[in-house]
Amino acid sequence: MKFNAVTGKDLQTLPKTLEFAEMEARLSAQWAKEKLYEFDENSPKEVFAIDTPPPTVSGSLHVGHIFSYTQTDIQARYQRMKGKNVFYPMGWDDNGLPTERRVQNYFHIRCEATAPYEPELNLPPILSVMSDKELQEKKIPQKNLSRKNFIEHCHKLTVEDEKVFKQIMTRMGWSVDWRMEYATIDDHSRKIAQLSFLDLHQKQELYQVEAPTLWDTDFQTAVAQAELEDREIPGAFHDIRFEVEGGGSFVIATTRPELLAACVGITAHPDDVRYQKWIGKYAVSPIFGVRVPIFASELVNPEKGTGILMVCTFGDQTDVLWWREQKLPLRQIVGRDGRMQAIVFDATGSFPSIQPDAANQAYAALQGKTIKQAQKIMVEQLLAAAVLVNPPKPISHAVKFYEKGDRPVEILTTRQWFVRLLDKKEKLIEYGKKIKWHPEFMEARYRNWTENLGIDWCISRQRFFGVSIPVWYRIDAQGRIQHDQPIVAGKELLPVDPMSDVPPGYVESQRGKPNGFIGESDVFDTWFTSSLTPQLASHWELNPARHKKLFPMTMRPQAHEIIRTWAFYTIAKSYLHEVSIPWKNIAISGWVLDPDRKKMSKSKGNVVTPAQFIEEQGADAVRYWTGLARYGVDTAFDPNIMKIGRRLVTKIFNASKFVLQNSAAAGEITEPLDLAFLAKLKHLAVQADRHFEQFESAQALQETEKFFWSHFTDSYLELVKGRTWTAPGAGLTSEQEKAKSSAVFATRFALKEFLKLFAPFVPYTTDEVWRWAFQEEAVSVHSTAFPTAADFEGIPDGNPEAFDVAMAVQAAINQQKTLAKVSIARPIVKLKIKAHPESLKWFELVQKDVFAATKTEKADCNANESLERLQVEVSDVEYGPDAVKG
RNA sequence: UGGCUCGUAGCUCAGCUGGUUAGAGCGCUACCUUGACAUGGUAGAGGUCGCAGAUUCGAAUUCUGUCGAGCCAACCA
Repeated sequence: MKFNAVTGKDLQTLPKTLEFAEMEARLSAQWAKEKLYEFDENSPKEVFAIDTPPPTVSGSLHVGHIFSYTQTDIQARYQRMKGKNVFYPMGWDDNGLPTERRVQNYFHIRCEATAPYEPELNLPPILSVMSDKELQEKKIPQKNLSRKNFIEHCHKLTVEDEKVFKQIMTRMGWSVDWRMEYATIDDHSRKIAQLSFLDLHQKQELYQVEAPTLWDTDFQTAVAQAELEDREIPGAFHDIRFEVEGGGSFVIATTRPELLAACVGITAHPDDVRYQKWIGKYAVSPIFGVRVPIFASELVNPEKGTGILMVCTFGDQTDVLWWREQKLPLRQIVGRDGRMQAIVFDATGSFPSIQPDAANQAYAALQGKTIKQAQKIMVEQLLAAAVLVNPPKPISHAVKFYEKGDRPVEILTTRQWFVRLLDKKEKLIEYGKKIKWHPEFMEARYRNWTENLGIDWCISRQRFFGVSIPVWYRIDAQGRIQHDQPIVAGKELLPVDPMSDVPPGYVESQRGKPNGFIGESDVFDTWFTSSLTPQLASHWELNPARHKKLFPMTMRPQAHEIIRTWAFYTIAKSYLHEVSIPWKNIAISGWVLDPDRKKMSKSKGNVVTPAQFIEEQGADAVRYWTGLARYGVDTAFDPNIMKIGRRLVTKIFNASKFVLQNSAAAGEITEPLDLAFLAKLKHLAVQADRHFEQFESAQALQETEKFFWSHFTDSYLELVKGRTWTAPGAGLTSEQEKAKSSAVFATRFALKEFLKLFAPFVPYTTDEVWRWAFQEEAVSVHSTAFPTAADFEGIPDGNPEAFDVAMAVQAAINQQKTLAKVSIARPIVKLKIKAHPESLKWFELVQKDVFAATKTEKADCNANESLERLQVEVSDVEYGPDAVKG
């Protein structure tokens, strides 16, 4: 391979130090201008489509985002360099509870369905009006906003938040195609989500039912199984005596005495001899005097409590099971707001009592109270009635909470929409197996969750800022809502808001009237929309050609704690809609742990904001830290690693300056040492490429960095200095000129390869250097091809062993100098070298460079069979005088 | 209680399908301004690979058990 003559850069024209803040701002603007990262819809190139996670827009990006998104960006940049047509969109997950909560606090407002709409209402952030302290002292209540006003303010804040997010993302150098931006609440997403609903409705995979559902009393909405988490909280067993009809009594143990009025049955294990005699009879609840059946159930643990327990509607999920199996009556006493609702005991109604007056009197004390207050009052009543046989026994037990809630979830009977999933568990597991999981073991988590799924997917939420369920209900002449015959919006109407839009054939004035209609006020579970991210980005039914090009997507990057939600629901949706997997690969990133290896979370207060570290170390340094983490492995947050990244880019910067300052006449790479080094570099390039292909980019970085540092800067560049550096005025022989050209072209060639190898990880520094010298070849390092063996075609094969031996001898001589505590620059008059004969043979090829670099004038080389291949012994060193300074 | 990960130098981690004396970086120690870089360079100390068995000529690597940490789920009357 012939190289043209190059003129060395004047070091004075290159920056003395790396000013990363300026560089990063300049280059990211440049990239946008050059449209380096745009997806080409018409290109025949192979598509690499990324199903980017839309971050929840709720304040600030945290270091976990920086971590996992950068891993994705590294992949995207690599694939682009491999010539793929990379589709890398960004979405904003801005609907749902977290946003509502943030909006409530930010403006100090709450949504009140009955509040009148105020046109042009534009509230300022509450903290710009009064301080936190003032707000608390004056106890100013939140302003009630109509649904419409509330949603307007949600939009207003999310738009602002998204700007801030985008700024950090750009600074981090994420090569997102910003033309592909969407928000889960925008018209496009609402349309797709509602189309999804229509499709599922048409396929009869949807149903609505009035049934016990998980309910959060704070947010007053239904929640899904996937959104629950266990929390260990204190509770107490209360032993309460029940009389048996026809004589006798027993004592049940319950942690929820406040539900006594909701008692619908008693159960014990069929083999439990203590209680067998009561099975089939009726018990009478104390205080309220309600007759309830006593039945046997295998599910009862005789060891627990007293071995016999009361079934209420509903204390927990097992109660639901017994209620169904035994066809027990429904006696719901907890209201949607988490307070004891009004009920009436009488002889024959749904709360039949043998002593209605006493029951009503007792219940009057509970009505309107919260669950906690009611429990206290109930215990007092039980004590007074002498049916609480023991003092409450404190225990600590796990209770289900909505993950974002502050009080345990209740089970209430409400009308909700569900997607049928339980009948598809087998298929969903099968389709999960068709996806390649990185790392593989994460598939087990998906399978585990799917196997254990207990209830269908409840998709309706009683919230405001979300995608509307596109249905209306007829109201009959008597004013009754006909839930069983919903009017589903037609495709052409989407997106619709049934709360303001009118169904076909009706007019607005009929809303809420007999013979009229009413709009569904519920919105979708946010996962209903999020599970469509591939379809949102591909435009699915709206643009089938585009969808076909992009779907199934190539990869989904995501965190492991949302395998059961986001990954699961996305797989479910793709299966339901198109009997397809949504993506070919799913890459699970680990968590960022704090330095004490605890998970970072807002509640623990150990969250680190990334902005500070980007400012201090630069985006490339932060990217380096994330680049070292493998998929699925948790990583401790460690600013020290960023410092090492910082050191690496500084080294790249300085080594580049060194290489680029050298000039040479046209020529070829001929010297054995140069060829030997390039042979090793070729091997590295092939390895790095292989690691990338296997989703092991961390490995690629690690090997590249190691090689760059030990072989390139510490060894090779030192070894060729003698040839690249020319004393001013020194006339070179043609032989020397050739040797010089060889070194200059080899180092330049190697530098280019290194820039490309590092480009996905540290895009700024590598591109900065690229633009100093190599723009004739490509406008940016990011528009070049990733190194492969093909790059080395035309360069004669070198002997990698020769390079290894050169390094070994260099190290052995250095060691002597270190032991003698002399400067590395100290000349050596003569020394003795002993090495394996084979090694000596290789050494002959490169000894000139090694002796030049170590300033060795004369060496006596001896073969020694007993030494290992790379074992080199240096002895009898005679030093010359110190180099003359100046 | 079940499933899945992890346990290697003071710290953060590599060690892929078992094979010479177990690696890197940080930190530590000593030395060196060498013309790209002191945000540098050269060298050094530091590990019975959680523990106990088994398989094997050979185990950090495979298997079994065990201890510890974390996650996911079950239980949660």
